[in-house]
Amino acid sequence: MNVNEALDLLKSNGYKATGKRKDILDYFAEQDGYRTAKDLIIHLENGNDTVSFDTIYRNLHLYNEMGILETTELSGEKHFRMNCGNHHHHHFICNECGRTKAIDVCPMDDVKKSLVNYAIEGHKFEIYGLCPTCQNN
Amino acid sequence: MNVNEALDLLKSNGYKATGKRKDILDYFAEQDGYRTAKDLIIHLENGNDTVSFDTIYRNLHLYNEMGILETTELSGEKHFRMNCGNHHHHHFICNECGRTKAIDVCPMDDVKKSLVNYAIEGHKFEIYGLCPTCQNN
DNA sequence: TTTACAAATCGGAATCATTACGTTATTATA
DNA sequence: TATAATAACGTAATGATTCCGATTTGTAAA
Repeated sequence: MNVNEALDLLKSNGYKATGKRKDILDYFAEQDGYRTAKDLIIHLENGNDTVSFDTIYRNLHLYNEMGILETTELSGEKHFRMNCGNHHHHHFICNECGRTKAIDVCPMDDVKKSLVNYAIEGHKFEIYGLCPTCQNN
Repeated sequence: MNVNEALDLLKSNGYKATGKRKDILDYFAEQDGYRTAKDLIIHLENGNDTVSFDTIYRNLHLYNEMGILETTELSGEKHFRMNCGNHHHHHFICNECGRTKAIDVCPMDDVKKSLVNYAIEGHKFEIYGLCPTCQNN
């Protein structure tokens, strides 16, 4: 997902393409890992932009619902990143820099066999650690 | 893990077996799913017990570090349950009642092959949905 | 291009889980 | 039972997130 695809998606769903929305998309497009609402706020403030919590959180949630951003919760704080593809996948997440590596292994086929009377609504599979770069710092 | 095992573990590590600690263990022993600090507080208050946040959180963390309680984070809130065994396993977690079912499938052996230069520090694999009981309510 | 209105943003207060802290009480041990 | 260390109390502080009334902005129609 890139910025233009995301903007098109917004418009085709009747949402307005505002300046703030573009700024937020630009930020996540140039990152390649999970970032928090606070990371985003700091970035925008450095660009001499004013930001309201309302605007930040409303749009992060909207983007997540629309599939523009993926989200995960790490130590009590929501983290967001650009959606990196339409195929089902999971992530290695670096504890230091938040950057990710896609993992194509998914154990759900195996698991479903042992949950026959359960209604499965979702699952989470994440691997945490240090990426090659952060191991040398 | 049952209450007596946990109390022995506490004592053998030099921790005191206080009334509050027993109350907290009793609570988790009679539950069979993930519960929050708030769930515990409400339970203790109903028993006409006074509770300090300090006591609750300090002991929840202690129990987690000692392996007496397992923990996971669901929608921004930490959840705890009695440790249900020494073997490595994962959980199906009911979105309605918090009860769990152990899952023995673990995909990490497969995954490690694609993360050769990464330092793996942990992983999380959880399945969410409705248990058989909660589907009928 | 202006107008009009719905949608979005602003600024700040409120909320909720969790942590921190000085004081008081309880536990284990001698 | 006296002692010292550990734990609990009560409450204030913190940090992320949500909420809200007032104001501004984007878009579609005139």
